[in-house]
Amino acid sequence: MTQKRKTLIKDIALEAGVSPALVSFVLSGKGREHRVSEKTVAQVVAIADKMNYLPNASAQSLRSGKTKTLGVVLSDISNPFFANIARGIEDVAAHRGYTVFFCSSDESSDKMGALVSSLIARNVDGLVIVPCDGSENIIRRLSENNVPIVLFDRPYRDMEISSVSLNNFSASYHAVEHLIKSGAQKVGMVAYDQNLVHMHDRIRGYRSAMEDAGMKSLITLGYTKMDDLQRSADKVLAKMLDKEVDALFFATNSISLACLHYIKDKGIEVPGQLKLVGFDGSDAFDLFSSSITYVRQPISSLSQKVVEVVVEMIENKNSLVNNIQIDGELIIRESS
Amino acid sequence: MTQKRKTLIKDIALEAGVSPALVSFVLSGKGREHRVSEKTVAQVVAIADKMNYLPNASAQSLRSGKTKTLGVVLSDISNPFFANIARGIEDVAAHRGYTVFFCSSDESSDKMGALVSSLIARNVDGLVIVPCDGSENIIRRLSENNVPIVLFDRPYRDMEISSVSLNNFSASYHAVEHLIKSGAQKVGMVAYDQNLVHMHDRIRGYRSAMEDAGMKSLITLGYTKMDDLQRSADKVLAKMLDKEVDALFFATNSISLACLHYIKDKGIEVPGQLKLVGFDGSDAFDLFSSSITYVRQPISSLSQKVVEVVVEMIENKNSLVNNIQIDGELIIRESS
DNA sequence: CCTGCAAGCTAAAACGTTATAGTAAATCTA
DNA sequence: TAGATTTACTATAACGTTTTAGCTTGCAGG
Repeated sequence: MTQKRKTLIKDIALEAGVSPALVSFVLSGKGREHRVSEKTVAQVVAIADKMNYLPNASAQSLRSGKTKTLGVVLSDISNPFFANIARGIEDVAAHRGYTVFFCSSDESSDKMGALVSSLIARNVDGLVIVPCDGSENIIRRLSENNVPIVLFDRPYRDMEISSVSLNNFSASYHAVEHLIKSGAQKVGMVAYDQNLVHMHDRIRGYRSAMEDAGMKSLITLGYTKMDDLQRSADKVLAKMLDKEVDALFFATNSISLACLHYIKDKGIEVPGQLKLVGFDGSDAFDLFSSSITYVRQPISSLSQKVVEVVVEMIENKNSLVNNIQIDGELIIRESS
Repeated sequence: MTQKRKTLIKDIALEAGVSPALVSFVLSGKGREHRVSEKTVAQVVAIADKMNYLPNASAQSLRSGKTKTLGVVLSDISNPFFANIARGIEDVAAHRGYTVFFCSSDESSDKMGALVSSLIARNVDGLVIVPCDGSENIIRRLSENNVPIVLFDRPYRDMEISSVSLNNFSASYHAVEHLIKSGAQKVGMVAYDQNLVHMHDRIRGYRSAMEDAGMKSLITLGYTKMDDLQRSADKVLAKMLDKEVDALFFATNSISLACLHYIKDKGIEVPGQLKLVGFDGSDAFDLFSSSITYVRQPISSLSQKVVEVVVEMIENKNSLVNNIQIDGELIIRESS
């Protein structure tokens, strides 16, 4: 079995008795525009089909400057939330004719810098980025160089850059409000100590709901670093429980899981002793002894939007800054 | 702010007062090979650095025929197992200098065909594919065209194609053996009705363990289609329980979750009334009322291996067929 | 019977690299 | 000191497209 050579445009041209240029016109759908006759169009298409022509993307993009490719930098694609988002982005992008490179920054701006360079070298047409602590400069530079870019999950307030994210303030507000309405007297929150807008907003939402409820004061606020999550969960929670909170609001999925482990271990009764609300859905939330109430992020609208915005920037050179916030949905279940 | 033009090789050449070819030699690390003097190498590298040179990947791959890119077709990247594998592959590939396109076939061979075409058109250097029902021809054709390709998770027995997968037979055997040793009298299994080797092997492992234990017979075997999982779980499980099984072995993560929902709803006591063993870890397994015993697939060895094998094929034109099986690990916990 | 214009095509340069073949000067060999 | 070899580099053709400009015809209008 000899290696079959790939079909090139000039092979088709030869077979059809026309010039390569003509074939290129036809196959890129510009037959009309270049007034190629109906007959020739049909013939060329038929031959291309018969010969299993697949255009060489490297050549196309070298010449045209477009790759029909997106770069998406998430914090970690193995995180269920981002895995679902990735899936959504993949589908919407494919529908628009784009293929996507996914990569994970691990919340490190150094790593993000390297990833972005590699994506740029690969000539991606646009970028979707989940910013992390310290990534401001990378993102500013990209934006200044007119690379189409959309921030996801975490907007930057003080930069003129498009973004798609949850309305974190309101989601958080409603979650806490719900806890209070269900009778909680002392609501605590567990959050990350991150300098990122989305986290600030979730915390603001909590604070605001507490104030509005006329609750004596902000009860307590447990911060913890990404790293030693599991270990610190113990301490943070122990402190909370000492203060006799009767409800907890978790700022993220990973925090929720860490804390649920502790709660399960200690045999704390939910919602009897402690009411709970988490962020993002998860199978674990469903199967916990009392299913967990949570803020659902609408995965498909989020991914739909983020692709739409970046593709718009790419294809229509639309540089209007577009900050889209999408509302979360509180899924109320047994834990609250 | 004017748009800064990207630095090209010829810009560097001009600045350094040498030819573009020389610059290319140096920057692709072939300075030695082409006996460029130390001094010149240093100078060129310095200038490239100063000018923030990033090679244009399209041009490179058009000329060289290599893209330093892998295509990975999973069944669904939002599935936690595959999300974790994706993460592993991403890291190992990056370490080897490759960037990867991830996509999801949804277990549809039509979709897989389209994805593969798009990846081939993008000139990926190699492919990692999770086969699905009906994908034999696609894969055979690729292999015949000498595209470096490695099957993941599910080998094809009757094709001469490299693969990396769990040793499903033995993992399954040990899981069931464990249930029996823990005192189970009637062990059932819930599996998918799929014509794929990995599923067959898991079932074979179950059968074999039952036989070897001298259990009267194969107790029962519930099949279910991927689609109506949640609905059919009810029926399958009801039937199982009618037959008074006192232990269940779940063939996959998704099956486990569907069944756990039912078990939780019905208030069946685990492991009192029913012992359980699942496949793949998951947060949900940890947080279920009794933590679930499961077969752990060693994510990092699996992803390490699969990238190694495909890169080996790419870089050393090594066409030896390499069927790697990696042992699972039974993580014993409360449910059994 | 020339002029202008539309229709339908082609020629050829360009995109930014890499790789092959080669050249000129310096050094070695004998 | 003539030839051989080595050192350090250069010229140029490719890679497979897209795109710009232009080239033939045929035909209508005057």
